Amino acid sequence: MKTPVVAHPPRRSSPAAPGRETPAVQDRSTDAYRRLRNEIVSGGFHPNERLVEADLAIRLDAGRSAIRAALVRLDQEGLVTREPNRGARVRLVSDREALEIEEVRVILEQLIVRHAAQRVSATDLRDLRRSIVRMRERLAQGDPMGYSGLNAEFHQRIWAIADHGTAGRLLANLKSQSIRFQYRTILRPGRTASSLREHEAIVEALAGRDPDASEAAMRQHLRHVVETLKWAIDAQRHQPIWLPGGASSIASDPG
Amino acid sequence: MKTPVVAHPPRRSSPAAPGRETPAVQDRSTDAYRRLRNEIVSGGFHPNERLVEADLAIRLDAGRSAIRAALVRLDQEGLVTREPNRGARVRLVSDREALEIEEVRVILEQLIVRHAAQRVSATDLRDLRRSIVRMRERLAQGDPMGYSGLNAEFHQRIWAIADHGTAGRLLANLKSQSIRFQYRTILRPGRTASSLREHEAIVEALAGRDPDASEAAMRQHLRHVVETLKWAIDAQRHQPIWLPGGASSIASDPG
DNA sequence: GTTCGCGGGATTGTCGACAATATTAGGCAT
DNA sequence: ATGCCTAATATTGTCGACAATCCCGCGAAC
Repeated sequence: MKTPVVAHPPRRSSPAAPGRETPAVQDRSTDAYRRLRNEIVSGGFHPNERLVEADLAIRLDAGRSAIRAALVRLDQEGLVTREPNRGARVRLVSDREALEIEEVRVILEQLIVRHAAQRVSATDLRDLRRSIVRMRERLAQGDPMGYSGLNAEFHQRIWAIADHGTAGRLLANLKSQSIRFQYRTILRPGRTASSLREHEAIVEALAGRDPDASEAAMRQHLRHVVETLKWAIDAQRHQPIWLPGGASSIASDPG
Repeated sequence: MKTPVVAHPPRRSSPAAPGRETPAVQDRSTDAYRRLRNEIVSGGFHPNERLVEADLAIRLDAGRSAIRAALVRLDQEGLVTREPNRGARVRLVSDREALEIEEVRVILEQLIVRHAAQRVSATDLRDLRRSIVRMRERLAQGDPMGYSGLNAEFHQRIWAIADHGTAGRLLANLKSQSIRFQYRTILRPGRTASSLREHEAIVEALAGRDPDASEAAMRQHLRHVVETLKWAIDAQRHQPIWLPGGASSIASDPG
């Protein structure tokens, strides 16, 4: 085999995506990954629940190969743990780790919003303001779950504006790991209202295209988020566990 | 199948590793992963070089399954790209992306050194100072490559002190992606000497157990690193490419 | 000369079977 | 009842074979 010194780039280069990330494969195999990931992130499994390849293959109607690949990916992604010859489990992130994740998230979001402030367009601002309006509606309706979804969308919109692939990818990843905790923070009384105000402040800072102000507004916001997270963790420590998918107790492994 | 509400933790829980990360499998399968990863990170392949599963299986003396799993992992890790039905290539990180990565690295290192300042022990400080001494030796010997290795070790030591698993993992990952660029930054004349001084400042700040001072020292250091990286990128744009593993030219794909 | 279509070869994706390993259950001695 | 050894079961890890897909070159039509 001749060894070329510099290999050619892929032939079918992407049509018009210069600095873009891997939109990943659209294989039938990888939608098994996507669905499994979704089920895990959205709480379809319990923490530490075993993920048996054969079962998943049936449940997701995919081959074991596909499941295996998905598990390897999810392991690398931090959503499951795999031990040799002992299979995979959905990874339980500890309280401490949740705080670590949030800590990293804080600084990444600051970095990102700073970039966003330098690139935000009029259209972007319009979209952000629309997001705010919809959030206000949810708040008025007393729909904290709906608000939470819009909240995530709001932040993702800022990531998109910032166009910082590296930070964006890391943030998305971290968020999916700690999502179980995010659920709990919703429950704090009055949090939604102040969150909305903080979001408004961020948008205004972005509108001024002021990186420092934007970062400050974001920091302010995230400081409260961290605070709320700590509150949620403490509350959970003193109260019966509540899980989105059912009642709570300790049960043995199936089988 | 009965559905337990909360699954049991793994039986053979780790002996004494509370908040620790996955030391990962020690399978024979996963050392294929490790070796492939090593070869990529240490420049055994050219950017964009095709990674044919069958070839790798022979080269690493492993089954195609193992290679496949390794490629999936490395894809998720950002070291290779995989396109459906078109195989894997070692991922080429663009100049822009290298800067993005460094940008994220800066803030993560700041976060970490801040933690380290609050936890550093006398033993840690002794080890750090020994690192400095050895770096000084390499500098005196005019051995920038050796210095670079110790440099990496120095930073990793700080990660260990900080004991921030999340940030540490992200940093390790980012570093492996941008390692090709790190090589070039070594070449800047006089950089090694100032780098050493900056490292000394970091150690002193850590010795004072002062988070703010430590972060400031680290920021100072990394500002220069980013500067050097930009210099290296510019230099590379105007000079013939130099690759650690061989001469430079453009050649076609093999076959 | 250029474009289009069509094999041929190379490579990946997937399935099934089997080996390797861990986990559980049962029996036996104490 | 407890603890230990062994058999049985469940599950993962690996291999080989084959189908699916892509890439490339060749030749025909225009």
